[in-house]
Amino acid sequence: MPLTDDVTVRRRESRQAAASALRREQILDAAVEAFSDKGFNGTSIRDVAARAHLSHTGVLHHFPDKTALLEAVLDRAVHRAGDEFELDAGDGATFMRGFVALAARDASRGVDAPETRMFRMISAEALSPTHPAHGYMRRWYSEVRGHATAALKDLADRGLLRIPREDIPLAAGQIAGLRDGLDPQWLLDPDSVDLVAAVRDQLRRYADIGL
Amino acid sequence: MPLTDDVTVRRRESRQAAASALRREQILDAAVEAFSDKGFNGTSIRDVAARAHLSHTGVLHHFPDKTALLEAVLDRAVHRAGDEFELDAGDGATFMRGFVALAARDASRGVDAPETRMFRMISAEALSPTHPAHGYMRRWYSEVRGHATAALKDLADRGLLRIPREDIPLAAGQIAGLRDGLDPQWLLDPDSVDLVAAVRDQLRRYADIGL
DNA sequence: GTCTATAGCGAGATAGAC
DNA sequence: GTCTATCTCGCTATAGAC
Repeated sequence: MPLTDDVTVRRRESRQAAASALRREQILDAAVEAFSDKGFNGTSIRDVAARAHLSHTGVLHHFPDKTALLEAVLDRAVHRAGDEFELDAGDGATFMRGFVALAARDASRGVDAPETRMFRMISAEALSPTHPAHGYMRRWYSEVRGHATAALKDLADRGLLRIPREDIPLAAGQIAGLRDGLDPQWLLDPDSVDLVAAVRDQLRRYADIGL
Repeated sequence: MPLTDDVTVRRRESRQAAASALRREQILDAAVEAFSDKGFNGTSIRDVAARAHLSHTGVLHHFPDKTALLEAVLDRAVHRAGDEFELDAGDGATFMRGFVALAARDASRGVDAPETRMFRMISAEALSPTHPAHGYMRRWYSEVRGHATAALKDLADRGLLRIPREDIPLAAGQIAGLRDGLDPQWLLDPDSVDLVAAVRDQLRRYADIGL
């Protein structure tokens, strides 16, 4: 009889894998916090490590380098939002309501929640072609415009669009930039802008649905 | 008779002062370029120095530290824009036309002009309360909202406002964020968004003036 | 899986020569 | 006004012990 049978080994391995996954999540949480404060350029691996209560080499054990950490952070954020709000259904009313719900979620979290700030920081830094998230952000904006375009076309087909059909590309860009425009003001001075009201008001101008 | 009389001294001093002012401008140009590429956090004084063709201590001779350099860059940019476009006249139509003209200037400069990118970078970084431009940006957004509010009220008084008067604060925030929303998309992919058309289209929805 | 130690580099800023 | 030299610090990343 062996000292450790197969079942025991497998149990231990899965327990370790779970612990490792948890650690990864903790590191990602810490990274979001750090990125939200100083951006990607301004954040050091050591800073992330300190927030996650381990050494910087501990972080590098889970993520090979700083760029991999950034990619994991962005992937997690986008997948979470995609799961929570159906912005890609193609249904116009669902898109509009999802967009408002997204703003409402952020507003209820408050200005100190790191996710919103992080996204603002990274998306600005990523304008530089040399930034590791440059391609990511290009794709992301294009995707959002695509979803908005599909939603507006769907509304046009149902006779609910308040703007000329040929203005749909223009409107898609405006919608894709709505959060970018309002978030900075809201983050700097929450009382200066009613995030949800401003988003809803703008979307109402495009579509004749009870928002 | 002295070796150097007063007039000679004064001439030399003013020549040196002019040369020094020119050098400062060159350094500021280099700084705008560098900040537009890597932001404030990601830019080193040595990088700015290399672009201006002098050593990093040469830069520090003209600006005591990195923060002073940032402040000088922002001051120059804001004063230049203020001189060129009358957004603070209080006259609604002038504000609206100036806002479109500003977008048109940026569009005509193209995506490779550093000014627009720089402003996007810095304004995002400055969301962090510890960023040296944090207070600056807070004031700036507040100022833009103030100008927009005054403009919209003026239009309301003239019977040219297309939205309810009580929605003016909402609209002021939307207008102040208009460029923030559109610039990133335009910078990442110039063909994806018609900057001027999108700005004009949005402003037309607020005011019944021939834009 | 996490650590200490260290390599190797680049940063901001100062001192002092010319 | 610009330079070289230097101080001091913090960074990314690797090697190797436990």
